Order: sequence, then C-alpha cells, then structure tokens
Amino acid sequence: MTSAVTPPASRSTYRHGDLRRALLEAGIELARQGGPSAIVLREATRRAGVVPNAAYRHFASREDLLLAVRAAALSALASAMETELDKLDGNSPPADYARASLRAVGAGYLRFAWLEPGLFRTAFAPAEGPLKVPPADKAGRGGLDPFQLLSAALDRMAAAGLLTPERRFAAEYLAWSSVHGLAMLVIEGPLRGFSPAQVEAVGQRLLEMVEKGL
Amino acid sequence: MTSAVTPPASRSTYRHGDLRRALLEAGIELARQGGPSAIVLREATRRAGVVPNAAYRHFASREDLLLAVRAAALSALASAMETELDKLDGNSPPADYARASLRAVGAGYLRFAWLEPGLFRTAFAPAEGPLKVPPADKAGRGGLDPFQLLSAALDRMAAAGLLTPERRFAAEYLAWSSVHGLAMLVIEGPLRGFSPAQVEAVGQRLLEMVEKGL
DNA sequence: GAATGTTTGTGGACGCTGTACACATAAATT
DNA sequence: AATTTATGTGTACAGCGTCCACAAACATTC
Repeated sequence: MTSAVTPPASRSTYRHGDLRRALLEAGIELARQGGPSAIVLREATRRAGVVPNAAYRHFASREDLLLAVRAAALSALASAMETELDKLDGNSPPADYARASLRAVGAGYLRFAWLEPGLFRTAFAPAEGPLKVPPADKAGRGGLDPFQLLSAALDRMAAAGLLTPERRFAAEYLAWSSVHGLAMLVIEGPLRGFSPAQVEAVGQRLLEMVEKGL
Repeated sequence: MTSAVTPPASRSTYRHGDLRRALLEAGIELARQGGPSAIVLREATRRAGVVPNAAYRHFASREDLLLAVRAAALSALASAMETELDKLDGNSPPADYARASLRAVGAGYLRFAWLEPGLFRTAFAPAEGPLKVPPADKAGRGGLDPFQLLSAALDRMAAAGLLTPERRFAAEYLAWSSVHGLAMLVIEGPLRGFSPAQVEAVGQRLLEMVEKGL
C-alpha cells in the first residue's frame, strides 16, 4: 500500500528556496488523502525532492509538521463555515438571521467534514502532550477560527432574545458536540456508508434538534 | 518514550497454551493506556513472552488484533451503559422510566469515555477499508451492543408517547452524535483539560438538550 | 573582494515497526 | 507407530522517525 505515485521532483539549485512551504503543502496533500496518520515525514521530503533530514531544518519533528497541517486544516474549516455564512441575507430580521447563522455554521462544519474528511480528521487529531495551540493560523478569511464563528452565532441568538443568558452560557460546547459527533460518526465511524442524501437529512435534523434543545 | 516496563514473561512449554487470549489481553492493556495507536504487535508478543511472528498464528495482521481489541472495548462500553441502566427504578411510571433510561444510556457512554479514554478511542478508531463488523463480541452482559441499548431506550420513549413515530425515526443518530461528540471533544479534543466537575456539568446539560430537542 | 560565520541540505546510521518465508516442535489423527 | 496439522522460532526485509557529522551556498564583515 505504498503510494507509488511519488514524483521525483528533482531540482538544480542546492537550496530549495521554500522548503518549509513545500513540506507543509505535501503534508496537507497527504492529510487530505489519508488523514493524520498519512502525514509521513519521509514521504513529504520525497515529494519536495529533498533528503529526509532536511525536514528537520524547518520542523522539529513529525509531530511539529502535523501541528502545522492541523492549523491549515482548521483554517480551511473556518473558511468553509464562512462560506455558508456568506450565503445568508444580511438584511433579514435579527432573530431570523441569528437562527440562520447558527445553522450555517453547523452546515459548514458538516459539509467540510464530508467533503474533506482527511483534513477534518487531521484538524481534530489527538495531539500528544499538552494542548498546543498553533500560532493562530487556524482562522479563516475573516480572522475568526471555527470556535469563534460558533460563538458569534450564539451571541447573535442571545442578542435576538432567542437564548436566555443562562442558556447562552457554555452553549458552544453543546452545539459543537452534536455537530462534531455526527461528523465523526459519518466520516470514520459506524455511519460511514450512509448515502449523501442520508447524511444531508440527518444533518438537517440534527441542526433542528440543537436549535430546539439549546 | 518506550514502555520500559515490559515483563519478560518466559515460559517452559513450547506451546503457550492460550496465546490468542494473551495477545488480546495485552492489546487491551496497551489500548487502555495509549489508545489505538499504542496497540503494537511486537509489544503484545513481548508481553506474552513469545516471538513476534507467533502472533500471526492467531491474528492475520496488526489490524486484525486491533479489531479484536475494538470488539472488547465496545463490549466494555455496553457494560458501562448497562451499569447505569441497572441503577434505575424499574417500578417508576413508564414515561419517567423511559426518560431516565435515555439519560442513563447517555451518562454511561460519557462516563466510560471519561474513565477509559484509551478503550473508548479504540472502540471508535477508524478502521481501514470497508466497515468490518467484528464477530458480535461487542455486546455487554445483557447481549445488547451500545447501539441497541440506545435504540431500546428510544423505543421506550416512543412507547410512552414521548416521541412521535416521526421523531422516533433515526433518532439514534441524533442522540448518539451529541454524546459521542462531547466524548471526543473532552478526551482528545479542545475540551481536554476541563475539570471533572466541568465535564459532568456539560454532560448533564447536553443530555437535557437532547431530551428536549429530539 | 576575500575571509568568516550561519543557514540549509546531504550521507550514513540506529532502533523501532509490521510482515514474509522457511524451519522446528509438539499435539492430533490415523 | 507413522503421519498430518497446529503452533512457535529464526532470519530477513523494507519503511519509519530521528541523531550525528559533514558539505554547500548564502550573509556578513573587514
């Protein structure tokens, strides 16, 4: 099961030029296709046309590269959520808009997990040791990371009077859990094998449940 | 980061006697301590006091051992859920009992994830290839696997009139997603580091949300 | 512009992993 | 007692992450 398709990627100059970026992009591509465990240092260097050890000039370890890819994956996730938010009509009544934005956030999350399971899994791959927060490259175009996008949506709900302060508190974790759980079950759990239509239907119902139950 | 504590475990007889079980138990212990990735064939054979290749007489591959450990983990999860169910008063009114059993199922799930994160992660580790359903050793004492326990609780809800047939349909996936998501976020995700009290509180609120939103 | 120092890539090595093949030994079957 | 079958051993290979010493190109300073 070796990826036979590994371009030689030779070069003429001794220096690579932008090896760090090349390794990161190779890592992203690997993660895209096979999830976090597919991020293998030697393969990334191979794709960059460089000897394995060269990676250590730019990443302290495989784990370090994993972390960089992870930040990129989180950023892509944030972008996917923003894409859904951008579809909304900003002129609708605040209450409608608040509800719609919470849905959009959830839908974007689910859509990303479905379309880019490898990256999604990488974004939430269990990192060893203490919770390392990457540089903050995990934000999307708007500068907000996925968690902040969710928080903002919930704030709008609260502002519109759809959520009492009491129920607003820590609501992030409830909404997030539901959507995250469905994503995991669908892409690598027992719900794998669901047709796109089924996934879409369950996703819709889940978002309804969250809205109603929060 | 090598587990220095590896008992030699020598033996006198040429035959081991019950190598399959020994390997499985070693695998379970490894998974307990380090999750699915900690299940390494060679270490399991070392603990069983046998040469690496001996494992192949009982498991086709590392993946195959992983699958067996996984079935054991699912079974333990089912047992944890049953333990919570057993605490309930079977003589309470059906509606109360139905509600309580749904909560018990969720609480057992969360408790197991919290107490045995390594096994929990193994139970839902992404298996390569097509969805392989292990022998069915994944059930608990009562013979039901986790999913079936959840289904039964939802059936009681429906029977008690707490869930219309429409909303009963596929409700498993909604409830499961929520609880599973919280478990994942807490044990290996961004909610790691929450205190037990915080986890307990969020868990309670999540179960309320599900009950209300289903 | 030549000497020096600092980054960045190379070469070789080590121990770890999963796994394939041929072989040895003990138990089961004839 | 002879033979077949099940189970454990020995040797070997390729791939992985990572360490160390070395080489090449760039940056800096005189």
